[in-house]
Amino acid sequence: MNNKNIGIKDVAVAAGVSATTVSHVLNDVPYARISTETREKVKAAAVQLGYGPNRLAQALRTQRTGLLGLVSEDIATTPHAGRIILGADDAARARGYNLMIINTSASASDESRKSDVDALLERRVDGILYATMYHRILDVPGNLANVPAVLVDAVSSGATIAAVVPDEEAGARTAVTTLLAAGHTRIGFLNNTDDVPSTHGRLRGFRKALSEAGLDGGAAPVHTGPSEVQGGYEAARRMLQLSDPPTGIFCYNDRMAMGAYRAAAELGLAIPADLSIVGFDDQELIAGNLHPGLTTLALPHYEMGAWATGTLIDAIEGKGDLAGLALDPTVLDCPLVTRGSVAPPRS
Amino acid sequence: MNNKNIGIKDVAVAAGVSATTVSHVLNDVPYARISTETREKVKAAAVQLGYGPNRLAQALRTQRTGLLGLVSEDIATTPHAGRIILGADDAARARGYNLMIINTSASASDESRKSDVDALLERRVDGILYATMYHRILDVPGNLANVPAVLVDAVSSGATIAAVVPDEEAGARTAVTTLLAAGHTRIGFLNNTDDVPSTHGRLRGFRKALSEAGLDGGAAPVHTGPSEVQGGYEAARRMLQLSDPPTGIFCYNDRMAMGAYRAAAELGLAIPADLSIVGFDDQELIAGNLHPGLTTLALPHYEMGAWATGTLIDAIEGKGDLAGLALDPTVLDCPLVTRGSVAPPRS
DNA sequence: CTGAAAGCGCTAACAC
DNA sequence: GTGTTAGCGCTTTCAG
Repeated sequence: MNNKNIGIKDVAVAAGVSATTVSHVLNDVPYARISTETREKVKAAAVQLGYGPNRLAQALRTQRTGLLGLVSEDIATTPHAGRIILGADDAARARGYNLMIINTSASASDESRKSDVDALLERRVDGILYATMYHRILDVPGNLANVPAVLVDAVSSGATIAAVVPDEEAGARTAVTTLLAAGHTRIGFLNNTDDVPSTHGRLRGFRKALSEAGLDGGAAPVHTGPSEVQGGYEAARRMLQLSDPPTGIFCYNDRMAMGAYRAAAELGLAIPADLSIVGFDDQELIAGNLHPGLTTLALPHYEMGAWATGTLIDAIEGKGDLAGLALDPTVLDCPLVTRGSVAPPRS
Repeated sequence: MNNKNIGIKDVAVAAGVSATTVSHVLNDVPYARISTETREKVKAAAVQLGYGPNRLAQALRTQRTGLLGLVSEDIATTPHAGRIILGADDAARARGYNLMIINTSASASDESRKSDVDALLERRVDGILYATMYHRILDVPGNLANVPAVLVDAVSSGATIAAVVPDEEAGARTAVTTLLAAGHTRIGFLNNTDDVPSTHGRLRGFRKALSEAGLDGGAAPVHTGPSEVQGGYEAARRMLQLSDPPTGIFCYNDRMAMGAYRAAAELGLAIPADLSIVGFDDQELIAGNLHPGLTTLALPHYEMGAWATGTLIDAIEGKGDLAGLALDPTVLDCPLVTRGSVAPPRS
């Protein structure tokens, strides 16, 4: 039951041994030579009293808290943060660590970011995960250098901190390949207007995949708009009214794809019979609920959280080196989630 | 900069005083009589060395960690968890506390819930927030009684723990009142089939609001289905093909409302000109992106997180009493979020 | 006005 | 095989 007032000493008294022995037994200290008899006595006393270790005292003594700090941007805005947290929590607990969470915002001042990290440092976390809500380049707070740290879904401006991000380019290639495989040859891209890595990476992947298939990647139609439903709607309308419109459209994200659905409906185009669409992000609420379901690429948030945590713990435990990883970020795959928005083009 | 190796002792040496004095100065101990001179010297030395307190040591000594445990169900599934976390984090930090997060699942075993709480107890959190992902009745782990605790979006089966939940009934009344105010008199309800408090509460509110307006609440059409897009779609189709179909529909949640949108479109009904719709939940991704935007009731997740945290801290600091609150749960308002799905009925 | 000493609960050398 | 001792970094009586 973990009665808060029971200490190692009480167990020692109850078992008729010293505190040291109790500590040795309960922690399975390898070099401790203690009789099986005594071991049993101690363990029995411990459960009988409902003993639970005081991790504070342990931490103070061992200089290890078993705590990881997670500073996460805009936790409330998207479900993405949740997946990162879940991946991190699963990975952390599998190795006996717990998570301390601090929320920050993408627009937070340098001062405030620094004090977030300071709060974690005061608590003597063994390491810090720093997660952003969309793939971007981050000015990391200076004091982050004082502790093992890994960035999630972001890279540091100086490439000074180990980082893990989605493979934007490969994801876009998968999208195009999926459309090609269904038989499409006139393929367009509805891109975002923001100057962020995913905008550029996905465009690169789009063009390369087409070129490698023997099509003219440079000439394929790319229309842009804000990465929202309305932006997708407007860009899609323009693209679908081209003289020789594409039969397959790859959208920067699921929200833009949702706009494309509406544009298609207004123009009398059925999905997927008349028009195939591939999204990006796999926002369950959108992709799963559109009609037909949207085929899209999933962002590996869970995996990034888990990878970052595993790597961080390795570094903390001396089983790995973070410095080597700082140079270029680790990229993780964006798997295709097939629903119902891709079909062969009307011949 | 919070250099991890600087302690109170180092500051003491640098300032030429004792550790006690440093502690007194840095913590503004009220009864400490220390000259302004010395105070300045100490403070200067502290910032100069980049001193940061070791919260572990403080906690061990004072028996207060300033840590709140938050066990949250299915963090990754919806953005709701994020809003609870954000509300809790804001409220916690405003009062100098931090959050330790543990993820669990709605289907977790009793054993596993208990060990989640135990992990938090071992870390000597000052209190625990236990949050579920939808309003429900919860069998709380027994060891939760060992520490101040508040439930968020759930009530305990024995009404033994303080709790905060949304006011389902009032929310439903607001939905109906909104439709009434727009001039509707034939109003239907698309309800969920699950046996959970929100299903019953919203139905109660629906009927009462109609009756109070002089309409026959008992006779108003209520069709039910699974609380998903498809369930809403099917229930809406049935309802709209009644001989005297409603001109306004209140939906159990935004997902069902999304289904109702599709049913309306298929039947040639324009929203809001031919049919007004009100949802529930305010899932931004859906409600904000439907066309027209969905008028809906927001669940007060942020507010519940913040309220629970404030109340918990009050109890920890002896400024409030949790036992009194356990008897019946605190209910928080579901505010109306007006978008574009309600208009007067076609005369 | 300031400091010495004890101790929060635990672990790790080192003795026995 | 098991116990003694010291100390992690801090706060808090209690003396001076």
